[in-house]
Amino acid sequence: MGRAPCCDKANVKKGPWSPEEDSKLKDYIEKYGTGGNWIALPQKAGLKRCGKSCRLRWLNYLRPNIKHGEFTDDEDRIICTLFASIGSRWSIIAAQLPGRTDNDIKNYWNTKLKKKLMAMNAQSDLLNNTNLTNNSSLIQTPESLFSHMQYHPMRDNFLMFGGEPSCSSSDGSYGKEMKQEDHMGFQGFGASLDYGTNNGVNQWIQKQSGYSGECPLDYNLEDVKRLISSNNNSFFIDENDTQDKAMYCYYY
DNA sequence: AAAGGGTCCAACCGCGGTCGC
DNA sequence: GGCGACCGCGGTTGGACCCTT
Repeated sequence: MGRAPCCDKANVKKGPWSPEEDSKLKDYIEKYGTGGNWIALPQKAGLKRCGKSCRLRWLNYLRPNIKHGEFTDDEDRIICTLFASIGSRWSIIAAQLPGRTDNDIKNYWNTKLKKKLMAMNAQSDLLNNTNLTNNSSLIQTPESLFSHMQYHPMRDNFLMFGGEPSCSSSDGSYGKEMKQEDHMGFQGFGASLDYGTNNGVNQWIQKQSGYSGECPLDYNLEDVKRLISSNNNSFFIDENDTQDKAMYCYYY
């Protein structure tokens, strides 16, 4: 049995919001707040909308200090780094970008930023990766502000490389091919990605613990900006180093 | 000018988490 | 502890707009 609907779907308006509806919602919330109950809010505000729809409209469009328009290079860097570090946790990423909403960032990533990074990959000279074998599935990004990221076509995802590599194969050595029981990780900004076996399934696993034991959420915006803007800090290794480490990373 | 395809983004949907009873 | 109601999140969709032919 499914959950009961949060509203009478037959009597709620759907689709784009009109300026009148925006005005009603904005006026009501500015006067009375949300009252901690979005389900009851539309009725009180005189709106024929679902509470969830009101909440979304307020959070993504009407609330004060929402920033619209182009994303800056700084914001790009923050999004890329956090995405590589924590994945599609848009609300957490949005928390580091004042004025941006998770929906905004999600849309921006899906429609622009991801393509931007993939285009960079396409431009990169794959011959630079001659250290990699032909069956490698990792493509390194060119030297750029995103140089610490690599696109993984088979996962349709970006991985970030930096910090100290950790690789513990079953035989205790760095292997050129990963075995089922191998375990391999790259510690990056505040978190790390591990390739290993989880319940018999080979997969990349996001480790909770990160560099120096710190969690990404322990950083405020200024910290993030400072860390990302510095190419020589301890979180990111240099290009040559990255290439060396990439040698050991093969898709199983 | 019109048609078709591509892009973008606001909004919706469904699910997991949380909270109060 | 179980249950229901609500919140918040991430994935997906629909349609408006733009671009190309």
